[in-house]
Amino acid sequence: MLIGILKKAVKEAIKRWGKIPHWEVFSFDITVPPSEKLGDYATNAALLLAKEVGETPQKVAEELLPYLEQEGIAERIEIARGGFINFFLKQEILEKVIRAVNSQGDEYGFPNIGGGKRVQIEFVSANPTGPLSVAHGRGAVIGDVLANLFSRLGYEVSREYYINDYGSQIDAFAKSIYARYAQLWGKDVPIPEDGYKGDYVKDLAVRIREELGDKLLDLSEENLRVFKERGVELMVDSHKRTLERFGVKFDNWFKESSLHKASQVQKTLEVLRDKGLIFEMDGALWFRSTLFGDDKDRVLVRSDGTFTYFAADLAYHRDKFERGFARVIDIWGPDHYGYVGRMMAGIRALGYGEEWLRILIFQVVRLVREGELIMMSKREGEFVTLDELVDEVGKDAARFFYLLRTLDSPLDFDMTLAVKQAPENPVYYVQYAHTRIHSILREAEKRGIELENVFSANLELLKEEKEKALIKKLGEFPTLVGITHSSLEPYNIVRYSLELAKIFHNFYEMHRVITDDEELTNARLQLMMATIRVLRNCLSLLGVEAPEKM
RNA sequence: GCGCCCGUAGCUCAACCUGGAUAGAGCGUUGGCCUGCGGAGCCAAAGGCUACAGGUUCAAAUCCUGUCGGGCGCGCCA
Repeated sequence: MLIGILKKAVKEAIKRWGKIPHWEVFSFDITVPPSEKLGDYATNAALLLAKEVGETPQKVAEELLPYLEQEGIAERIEIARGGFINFFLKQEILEKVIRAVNSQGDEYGFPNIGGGKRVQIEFVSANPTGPLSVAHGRGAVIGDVLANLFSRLGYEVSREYYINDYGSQIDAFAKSIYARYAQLWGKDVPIPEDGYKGDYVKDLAVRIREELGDKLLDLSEENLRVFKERGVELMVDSHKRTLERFGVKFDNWFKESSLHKASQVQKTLEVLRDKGLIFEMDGALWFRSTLFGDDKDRVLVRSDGTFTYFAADLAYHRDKFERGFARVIDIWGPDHYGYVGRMMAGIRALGYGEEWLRILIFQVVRLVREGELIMMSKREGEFVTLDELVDEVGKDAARFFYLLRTLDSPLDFDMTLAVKQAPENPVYYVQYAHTRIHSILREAEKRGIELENVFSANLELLKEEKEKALIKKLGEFPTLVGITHSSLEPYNIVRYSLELAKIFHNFYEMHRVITDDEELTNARLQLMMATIRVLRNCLSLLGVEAPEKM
């Protein structure tokens, strides 16, 4: 909010300075100076304007200065070496932040920029042939937090999960369950070469035996279909349960098979054929994706007449478009990296415009315990599931830790640290800040202070450096929201919450809130109310609890 | 071989897209801080030729080229 105010002021000053006609579209930065001695905020506007008008930055800054001063937001404005302009904000501007937070409450920082526009976020979308892994967990949190954010910003958000319940891997899955099922009846049926060997397949077989007895013993087409459908259903149910424990709920579970049933894959093929983008080669049907930026053309129909996964995925995205989503975000794991090019080519070919779809790829997750990497091999059936991770570290720590790195960065998930009740554990650090503030408010009420009354306190009394730092940080929350909205990096929220917690703890150690000075106490309580508000807004975006006691 | 990504403090990472001030955090290390709102906390210090070499620029961790080192992709798999 402070940065917004400054941006507006600088823009206004540039306008009245009058040397560039396109002042309205001219863009510059508001930054935090390297040292707080230099100022509260700074702008590089003069450096950039210097280039435009062919003057030195210093000279431009000097010319701009009187106009900036007229804006009346700073008690002091300084021109630094090199042409940076530094602002020392007026106290009354800082006070505005606290008032805004306390009056807007959980709306603070969330303007309605979505205006009800429909956005779909598709994530996790794990194959229904095995339990969710820790990698799926990363995608789950990223998608869920982005969905939270977009929905707070006034978008109508739909969280969608795509179920790959079609194709050869599902057939292998069904046969694997059948093998386990037959084994339960003492038959020696081996699991197929490309089958699934994990113990969970046995559990599925047991479950199906309970439901249907021995009716499925001969491997007919019809019986295999039962294993397929029931197996997928049970698997999807278990995914659903795991995700709910993890705080993630989907609005729509979309089956790939529904596209095939409704001939949507065939229809999509026809759409591309009408555009002249389909050709035949080696007995297969190809999509000329190279015309749209892909590095090679792609097969849509194999020479045996079956559709590729890609063909179905094109139909899926066509379906998303026809459902009327203004914007779609797909969140994929690192193994799909090579898939982005062809998907985007498909989107362009279908004429949806590349702004419409955004594909986010996150990097691998590795688990670390006691400083040692936990090796996981899917083939051996030895891997830690998302369920086990949540069992071990809890929902809050799991969600928070998943967001400790940018999407681009591989994540080493430190399970030992995640459960540690110690200051070096970042999630406890942030939650503890919340608890501490809550404890202060509790203490105030115990002493008979009406918290409703502190809103009329005189905020001019908040003159300490730590108080100012805290207020500035609170004022940056809307900026953070804006940055996350455009960068699609939920990591930013985690980092901000850590910074805010740090500044609060810092303040807490230096100053008491509740003192004999009634006016000062009230002013500081008002600051605490604002801080706890913003902290809660952060944690609610992250889907992490804000405990009152720990 | 072709293509893409990465190389920043002892460790794990930000900042790179959109070039700007003294390259930031956390952990770890060292040294301090509890008679009052929760010490699950705070403060301070040390620690960097941003892999290397060129180039562009008034200005490069950031943009360009090359070298070295690491990872990934290059199926009519999903």
